Amino acid sequence: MAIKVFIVDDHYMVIEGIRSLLQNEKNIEWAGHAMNAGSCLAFLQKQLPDVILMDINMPEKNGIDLCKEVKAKYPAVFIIGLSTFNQQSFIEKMMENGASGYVLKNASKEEILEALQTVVKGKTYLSFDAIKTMKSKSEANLILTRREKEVLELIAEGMINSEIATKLFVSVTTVDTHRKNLLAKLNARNVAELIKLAFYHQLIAVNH
Amino acid sequence: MAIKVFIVDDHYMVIEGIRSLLQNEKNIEWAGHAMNAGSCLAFLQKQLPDVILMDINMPEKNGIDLCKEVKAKYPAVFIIGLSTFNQQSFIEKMMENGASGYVLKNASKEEILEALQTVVKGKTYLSFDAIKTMKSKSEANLILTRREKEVLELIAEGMINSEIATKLFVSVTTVDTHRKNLLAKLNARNVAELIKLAFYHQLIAVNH
DNA sequence: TAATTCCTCCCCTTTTTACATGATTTTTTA
DNA sequence: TAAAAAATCATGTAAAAAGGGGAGGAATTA
Repeated sequence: MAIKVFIVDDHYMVIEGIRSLLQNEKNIEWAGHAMNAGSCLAFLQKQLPDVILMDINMPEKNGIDLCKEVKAKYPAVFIIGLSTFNQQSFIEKMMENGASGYVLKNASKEEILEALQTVVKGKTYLSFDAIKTMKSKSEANLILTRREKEVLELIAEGMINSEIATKLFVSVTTVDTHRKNLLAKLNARNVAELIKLAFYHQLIAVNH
Repeated sequence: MAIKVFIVDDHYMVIEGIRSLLQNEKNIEWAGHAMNAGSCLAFLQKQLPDVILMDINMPEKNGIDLCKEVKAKYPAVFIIGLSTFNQQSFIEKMMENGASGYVLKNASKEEILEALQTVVKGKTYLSFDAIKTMKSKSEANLILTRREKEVLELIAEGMINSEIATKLFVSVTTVDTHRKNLLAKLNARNVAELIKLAFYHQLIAVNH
């Protein structure tokens, strides 16, 4: 039985590239593609593929949120995150939101095929580079807690403590504590350096 | 006479996508591909294509520098910048370094063909979105002065205004003024967002 | 030359952060 | 289950940044 593969990516070339790669594979069936979250959801109402290859960087709704939504509505569908960015935070979030795998866009045909075949069995597939990234980060003494990561991102968004407190439904002093811990953990003198180091350690990304 | 097209991109899927798109075009000849700057330069020593589609975001050497180098060695080759990022600074730098065009990765087959046919005539091709970006004022006023760049970098280093003032031999109020102008120019609410946006606009780099 | 931009400096007020210090409750892990 | 880690909240002070003005001289450009 062929694996029905659907792809969501806002880049036409990537869609075309994957289609071309999988074209002559006999155990792969091309289910179709979408170039944004909306048309992906519309497609799924009519037809369910086995696996969705999902770009995590898209305008409007990003792949991380879309992944969560799709998984909530259609738990049987396996999702593989697709990205240019080999960043721990992205990989983690994608997996947290129910993805079964993560593949970089510079992956070879073999890697993609292996990923597809692995996830339909209910297993997890992380591309070699993704695993390396995950390990290198956990080895480094820079393990931020869930809350710290949340606060860090909101700080980078330009939010002040009171706004973050409101957003997270906690006290301002709590946010202040997280902020202090962030400064200490990253060994930063102030927010400016904190954000710079966060980029350096790939804790936040340039997705605007 | 068919146009010989070569592509440099570190993403296998993009290479495959473009090849697939151009496969059956009779006036297009596939010259080959490279996945990094080094093998691109190696290829060019043996064979010269008419047009190079060049990704601007690559590890090691980026497309902007590679463009300059290739154009210096082989002025006859036309280069089209290829990118996910629709950013004024990128487009500008690419054109300054001798590129003949700029196409976004979500471009259609028709757009790519038009770009190829335009540049071999010696003309310039910018994709619709790229033109729009160049014209938009929001990014246009992102030209920082010499002093502003200096101050921005020192802020990112974690230095406070008084330290920056000492380092630059100016008054603290002067540094403060530059800081205010930076916030205004980048439309940031505070330093945190300023640094994030500085990364986004490639005004500072991750060199620790 | 006139206009514009850049760099420099100053005033003031309010807001926000940074730092110290301590503590309770919940959750995770060994 | 006991220990460790994480998340929560607090009080207080000092430092720094943000935001609002204005203004003069130098350099560059039209």
